[in-house]
Amino acid sequence: MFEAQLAELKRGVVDIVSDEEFIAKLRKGRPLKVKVGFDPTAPDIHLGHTVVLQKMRQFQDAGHEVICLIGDFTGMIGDPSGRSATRPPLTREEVLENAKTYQEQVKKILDPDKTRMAFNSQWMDNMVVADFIKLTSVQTVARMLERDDFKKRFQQQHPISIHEFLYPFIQGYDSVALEADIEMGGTDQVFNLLMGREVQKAYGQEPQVILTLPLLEGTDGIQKMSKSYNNYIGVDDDPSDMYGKVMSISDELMWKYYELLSSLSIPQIEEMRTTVGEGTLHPMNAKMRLSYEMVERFHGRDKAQAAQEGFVKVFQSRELPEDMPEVAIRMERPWVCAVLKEAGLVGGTSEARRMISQGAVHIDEEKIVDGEYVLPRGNHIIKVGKRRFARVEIL
RNA sequence: GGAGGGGUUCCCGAGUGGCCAAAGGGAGCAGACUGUAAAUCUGCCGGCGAAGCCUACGGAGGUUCAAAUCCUCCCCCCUCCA
Repeated sequence: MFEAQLAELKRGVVDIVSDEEFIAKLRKGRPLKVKVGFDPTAPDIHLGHTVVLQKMRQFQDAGHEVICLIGDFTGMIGDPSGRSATRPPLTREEVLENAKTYQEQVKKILDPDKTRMAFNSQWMDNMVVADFIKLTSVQTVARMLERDDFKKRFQQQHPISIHEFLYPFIQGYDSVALEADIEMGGTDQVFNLLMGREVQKAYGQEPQVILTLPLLEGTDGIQKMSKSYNNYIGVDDDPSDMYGKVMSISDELMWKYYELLSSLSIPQIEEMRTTVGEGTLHPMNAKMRLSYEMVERFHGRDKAQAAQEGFVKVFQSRELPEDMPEVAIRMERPWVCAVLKEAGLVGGTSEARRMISQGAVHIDEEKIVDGEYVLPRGNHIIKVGKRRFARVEIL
């Protein structure tokens, strides 16, 4: 019984620090506090997050307490580092707003009744400088520079600001404040997670056990899924978007998605992989199954069905989609480029001209080649590229 | 505090007076081929009803017919010394 539960909890986990401690904690027979930190700046949960969320769910189902720690304190300070896209500090209202969004989205995976949200501003707001300095004394500069990204940036002579050094201490202290038994995160978080152990030890607590989970690459197949790389598949993406995005990942990456996201067992996935390898199953069909499963998970069976049908229709039969945005435009002279811009199909008239010259614009199934074309009044179906459609009425 | 190097378009990175909306690569977009896969090929890749004009090479001034390029001051980053 215990063994089976342990195996389930360890499934898909990359690394545990340490195994013995993990087992010892589980044997305590009380609900353990499982902490996972979230960034309050981007309140959009994507499939990458769901890897850890699903693991959290397992802990919940095993009777443990999971805590979503929102790093609102650091979010309110903001990140003034270098020329990298300046992250403006969030106000308390924004943080709360974002947290609410999180809660809504997280519900799709976690048991809402058993999920606790915590905010680190609760203890960080009132920490006095002397205490903070004491906190930072648990670590040395040399140790800090061991962290991979710091090391790299240091070697490449890129700036590292002091506050970036400080954040890990706060994350570590959060574990003290919550008395975390376990903290989970992506493999890129190892350093911060270990810091939690150091800080807890320094504060006389039993160090948390660390579980790291694999990072999921985004739709580009290279960077980890993240809003800032714009390669993410959000759990709130609309069904056909979500379906399409999953379809656009590479065949190779599909297997990782299966392993990390699908509810299929590992042997089932391996079997499918074999049949694809043998040529009995078309990789596209394997991917469609995955896309369907994802949409079904977050939007339900009906939407998944519809998304799949829509996909087949638009991209395989090259037909027009069922529903497309409808726009009414009032214009003196309905010049194509202006219409495209107004309808939100292109960013500007320059882009519109470009699209036309590249043969990407179709109006009422007819390719437009003239950049000066003026549309007649009435209803039109405009298509730009493969996936941008709009039903436009010109008044 | 001193000495030196550097800040270029989404990113990396060339450019040291006009030929620069600025090489090359990456990303992205579009087209062909396909399975919205990969690979490949082609084109586009600041904005503007587009002739031309406007905005852009850290910021502000200046020299010049002409400045990303030269001068002055300022801001920021990095390295070494202290």
